[in-house]
Amino acid sequence: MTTQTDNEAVKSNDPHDINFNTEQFQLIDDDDDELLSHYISKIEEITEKCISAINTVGTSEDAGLAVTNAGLVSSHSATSSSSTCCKSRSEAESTSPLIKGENRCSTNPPSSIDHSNKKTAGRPGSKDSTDTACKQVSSDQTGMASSKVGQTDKTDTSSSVVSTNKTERPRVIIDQTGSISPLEDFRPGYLWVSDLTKQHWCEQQLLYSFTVPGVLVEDPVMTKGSNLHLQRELAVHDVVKVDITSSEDIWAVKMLNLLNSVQAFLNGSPLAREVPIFGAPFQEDVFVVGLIDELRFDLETYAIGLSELKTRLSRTKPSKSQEKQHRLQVMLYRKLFDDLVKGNVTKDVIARHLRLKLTKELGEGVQGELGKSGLSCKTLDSLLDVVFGRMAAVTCIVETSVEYVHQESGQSFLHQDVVYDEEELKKLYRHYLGFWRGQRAVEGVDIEDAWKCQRCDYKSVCEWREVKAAECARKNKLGRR
DNA sequence: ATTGCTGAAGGG
Repeated sequence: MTTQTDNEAVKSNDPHDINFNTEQFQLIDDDDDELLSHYISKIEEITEKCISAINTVGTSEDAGLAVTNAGLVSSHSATSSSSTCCKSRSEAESTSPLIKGENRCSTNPPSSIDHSNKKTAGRPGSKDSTDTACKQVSSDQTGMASSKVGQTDKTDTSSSVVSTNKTERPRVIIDQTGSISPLEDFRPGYLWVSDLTKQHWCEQQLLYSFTVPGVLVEDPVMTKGSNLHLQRELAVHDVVKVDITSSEDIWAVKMLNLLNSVQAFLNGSPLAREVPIFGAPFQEDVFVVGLIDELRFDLETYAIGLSELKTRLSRTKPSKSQEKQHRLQVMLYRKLFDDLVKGNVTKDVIARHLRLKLTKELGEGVQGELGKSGLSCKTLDSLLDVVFGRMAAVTCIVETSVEYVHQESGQSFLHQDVVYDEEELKKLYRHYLGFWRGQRAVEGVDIEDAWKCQRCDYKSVCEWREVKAAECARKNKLGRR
C-alpha cells in the first residue's frame, strides 16, 4: 500500500519547464480499484499537462521540437522509422501484392509519455514474445532466396508513466572522468553504420538525439526516401515472414540474407539489395552493423560493385558535407564486406558483441527457412561456417559509387564514383570512436558548416551553437578594429 | 539476469 499524498505530481510554473516528481510513485495493491483509478486519473491529468506544455513549445517560433500525435520519444529515434516503415509497407502493398508484412503501426492513443529519455520508447523489445521477422524470397530468380530481418512490433499498451520509473537510469552525458560512455549508454553491443554517418553530419546533434526527449515527427522527405528504397528492394525480391523466437533467430535470418545475396551472385544473378553486413573493423573491438543498399555482380569478371542510393528533394548536387557523409557510409560498407571476404570476422567476435549463444538451437521457423535454401543448420555456429565459406568464395568490392535520384520524378540525375581510401577511413573511424568511448568531448559542426544548424531540431537548446556564435561575434569584433 | 539490451536507413 502506498501513502500517496495529493501534492502536485507535476510542478510547473512555466509550461516549458516540467518538473516530474518521480519519487512519489510507489507500488500499490492491484486489487485496490479505488486507489488504482485515482492514479489513473492522476496520470491522465499529468499527460494532459505535458501535452499542452509540449504543444506550446512546438508552436513557439524558436521551438526545436515539433509535435505530432504519435507519442513522445526522441525525434530521431528508431521509433520514428517504425512509423514510416509501416507506411512504406502499406504503400508498397499496392504495387507488390507479395508482401506479407502486417501493419505495424500502433493504433494507440497519443498519450504515451516518456520523461526518462528512454531510448526505445514505443519500441518494446521482442525478448519475451514470439515475433515474426520479414524474410524475402527472390521473385525474378528461381531457386535462391534472399531474406531480410524485419521484426514486427508488439503493440505497446502499458501505461508508461508508472512503468518507466522502474527502468529509469541516471543519464550521464560525456563524462571526462570516465563514467559511462555513449557506446555503453546508447549502443550497448554494437554501432550502426548510420550512427557513424549521422555523427559525420553533426556529432552534437547525434548526442542530442539520444539525450534530449523529443516528440516523434514524421519527415515526409525521409518517408519518400524510404519508399523509394523499398520499391527498389522489391524489384529484386519479395518479403515473407519468419517466426522468431530468440535473438539468435534474428541474427540467423540476417546471416541468411547475406548468404543468399552472395549465393545469388554465384547462381548467376547480377543484383542484390539490402544486404546485411557486420564486423569489427580496424582491430578496435567495436562491432558495427549495416545494410548495403545494392551490390552488383559482373557475371563476366566476377567483380562486385557497391552502389548507394540517395534520393533528393531537389535535383541539386549534394553539398560537400553530404558528399563526404555518403562517402564515409559507402567506405564503411565496403570495409565490412571485404573483412568478411578476407575472413577477418570471427565467430567469437560475433557471439561476444551480439551476446549470442552460437550453440543454441534455432527456432523452427528459421530452421524451416534455412531448409528452403538447402541448409540444414540447427545453430548459428554451423550457419556461420556456411556464411564464412560463401563469403570466401567471392572477391572484395572493386567499385563503390553513390547514385542520386530525384524524389518526385524518380529520375537518377547524378552518379558519383567514390574513391576508397582505407587509411583515411581508419583515421576517421578511430576519431569517431573517441566520442563513443567517451575519450573526448563532443564536437559540433565547424563554423563553415553552421548552416546545418538552421534545420536542426536541437538548435534552440544547442550549447555548441551558442559557443560558436559567441566565438564568431568575438572574431567579427576583432576584425573591425 | 531478478529487471534490460537496438531491424538500419530514411534526408538535410
